[in-house]
Amino acid sequence: MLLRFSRPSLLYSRTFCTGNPSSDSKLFVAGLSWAVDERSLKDAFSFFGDVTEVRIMYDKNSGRSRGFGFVSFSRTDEARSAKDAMDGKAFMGRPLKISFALEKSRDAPVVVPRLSTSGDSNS
DNA sequence: CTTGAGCGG
Repeated sequence: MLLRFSRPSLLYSRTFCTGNPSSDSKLFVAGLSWAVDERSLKDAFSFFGDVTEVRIMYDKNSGRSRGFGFVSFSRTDEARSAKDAMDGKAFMGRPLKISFALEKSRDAPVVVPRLSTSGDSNS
């Protein structure tokens, strides 16, 4: 009686952006210099803990770094420590901007709310 | 040979 707005079949993706960083172990590192690579970031962030994922986004056209990347830690404490330690600090001449990454993944094709999934489902 | 806020595949 209370849930009048409950849809029978809402097709959401497994990972959707709720607006808050659900990945407390994933860090969004921006403000990187264009000379910084993944190995340098991994080496720099491996000091704070065990880095499980280091991904620097490169340009698809020129092939150079976009200036931001992602660093994932094996523990949330390490990620929080690294963020608290390296965020706002300068890395390779440029001030680093670190924040908790959003759950962006290739398996997340944006939320697709099927409001009409009742019976009629033709491709 | 370039640029500088940001959230990727």
